[in-house]
Amino acid sequence: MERDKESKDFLLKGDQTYLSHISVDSVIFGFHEDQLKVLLLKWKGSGQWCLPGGFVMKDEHLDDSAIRILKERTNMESIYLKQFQVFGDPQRERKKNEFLNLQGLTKNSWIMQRFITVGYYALVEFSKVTPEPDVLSVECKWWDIHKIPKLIYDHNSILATALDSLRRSLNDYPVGYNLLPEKFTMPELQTLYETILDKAIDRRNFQKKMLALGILERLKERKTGGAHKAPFLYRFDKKKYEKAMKQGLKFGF
Amino acid sequence: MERDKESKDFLLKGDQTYLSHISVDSVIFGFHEDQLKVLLLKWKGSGQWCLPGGFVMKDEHLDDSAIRILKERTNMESIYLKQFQVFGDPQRERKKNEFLNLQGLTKNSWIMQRFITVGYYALVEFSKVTPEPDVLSVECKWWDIHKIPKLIYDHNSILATALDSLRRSLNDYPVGYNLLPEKFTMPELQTLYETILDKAIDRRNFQKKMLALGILERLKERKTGGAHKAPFLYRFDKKKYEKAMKQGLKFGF
DNA sequence: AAATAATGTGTTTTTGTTACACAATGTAGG
DNA sequence: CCTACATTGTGTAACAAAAACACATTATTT
Repeated sequence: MERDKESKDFLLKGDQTYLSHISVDSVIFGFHEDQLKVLLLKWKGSGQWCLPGGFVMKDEHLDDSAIRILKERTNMESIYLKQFQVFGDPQRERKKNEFLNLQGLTKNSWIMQRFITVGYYALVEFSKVTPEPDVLSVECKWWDIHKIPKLIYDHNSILATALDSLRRSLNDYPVGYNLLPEKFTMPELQTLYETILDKAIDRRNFQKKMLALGILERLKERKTGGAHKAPFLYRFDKKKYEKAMKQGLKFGF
Repeated sequence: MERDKESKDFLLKGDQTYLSHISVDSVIFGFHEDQLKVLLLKWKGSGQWCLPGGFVMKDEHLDDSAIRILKERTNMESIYLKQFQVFGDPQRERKKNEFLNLQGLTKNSWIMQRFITVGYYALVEFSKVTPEPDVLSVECKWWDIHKIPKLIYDHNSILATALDSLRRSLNDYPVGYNLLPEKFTMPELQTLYETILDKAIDRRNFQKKMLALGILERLKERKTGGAHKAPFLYRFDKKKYEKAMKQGLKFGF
C-alpha cells in the first residue's frame, strides 16, 4: 500500500508543493494503424476515464509542468507540446466528489478547491510510448479518437477543442515529424492528414503539395513487406521542417 | 485618501476575494486616426506603464473576469474579447518590489506570490471608450502601437504576442465590427487591415475580396467633408458578420 | 477654371487548386 | 509460373483565386 500512501499524501498535502487553483491537462495524440489515438487514464476510485493532467510546482514554468506530466505518462523526452486554451469555468469540476471519502479530506482541502486548467496538446510517436498510470489512476491506455468514452468533468470538451486546434494548425504548420517514425511512406503521411482533418484528399494533389513544401527528403529505399507495389520511403529534413514550424506555411485543403 | 485605503485593502486582503496565483492581462486595441492604439495604465508607485489587468474572483468565470476588467477600464459593454495565451514563467514578475514599502505587506503576502497570467485581447471602438485608471494607477491612456514604452514585467512580450495573434486571426475571421464606427468607408477599413498586418494592400483587390465576403452593406450616403472625391459609406451586416465569425473564413493576403 | 489627390470600376496575367487517366509493380491466388 | 488485383508513380487539363495593372470620375484647393 506504499502507492496508496503516496496518493493520499498527494491529495492532502499537495498545496505544499503545487500552486493552488491551477492545473494542466494534456491531450496526447498518437498515430497507429491508420488511426489517431489519445492517451487516457482511468481513475482509481470511480473508474472513470480522464485526460492525463497534473499541477504546477511552486517555482516551475507552466510549460515545464506540461513537459513533466507528459514525461511521466509516456516515458518520453522531446515531444511536441502546444498550449491551446485555458478552461476557467468555475463549474467545470462541479461533480468533484471522488475524494470526499478520503480520511482527513474536507471541502476546504486544497484538492477540493476550484481549478482553472491550462490545456496542452502533444504529438508523440506511438511506438516509442510506454503508457504509465499516475498515482491516482489504475490504467493508462490509447483510445481511438472516434471511440472516446464519457470523460470526467469537461474533459470531453477539452479533447474536442484540442483536436479542433490541431486541425486548424495544419493550415499553418506541417505535422508528422512528431507523430510518424523517422522513415515513412507518402500514403502514411497522407493518411495522417486525412485522419486529423477527417476528410479524403486526392492522392496526387497531396503529394504535389507536400513535396512543394520542400521539407521532405525521398530516400532510395522503398518500404517492402506490404502487399502491392512498394512505396518510396521519405523522411523530414529536420532543419527545413523546423524552419517551416517557425515561419508558418500557407497550406490548406 | 479614500482611494489609497481602497488600494491598500486590495493589496493586503485581495486573497479574500480573488484566486491566488492567477491574473488576467488584457491588450485593448483601438483604432484612431489611421493608427492602431493600445490602452495602457501608469502605476501609482513606480510610474511605469503596464497592461490593464486584474484577478479572478473566487466563483467567477475566467472570461467574466476579463470582461469585468475591461468594463472597468473602458466603461464599455459588449466588447470583442479573445483569450490568446497563458504566460507561466515563474520569473515573469521577478522585479515585483513596487509594493514592499507598503505597511503590513511581506514577501509572503498574497500579492507578492508568483502569478500565472492569462492574456486576452480586446477590440473596441475608440470613440466610445472613456479610459479610466484603476485603484493602483494614476493614468490610463491610448498609445500608438508603434510607440509603446518599456512596460513592467513581461508586458511588452504579452503585447507583441497579442498583436501577432490578432494578425494571424485575420486570415480566419473578419475584423472591423468592433474597431470601427457603425458607418465607415472602404479606405478606412483597408487602413485598419494594413495597420494590423503592417503591410500595403492593393486598393482594388482589397475591395473585391472584402465585398466577396458578403458581410458588407453599401449605403447610399457618401462621406463628405474630407478633401477629394467623397467615398461611399459601408456598414457590416451584423447577422452575416457573426455567421462569418462562427464559421471562419478563408482570407489571406 | 485647372490642378491635385483621392475614389470607383474592370481587365489581364499569373499562380494555385482541383479533377482526372494511365502506366508500373509487388503480392496473392490459381 | 502466370494472371488478377490492389496500390503506387507520374503528368496534364480545367478551373478558381490572387496579383498586377489603367483609366475615368469627383470633391477640394489654388
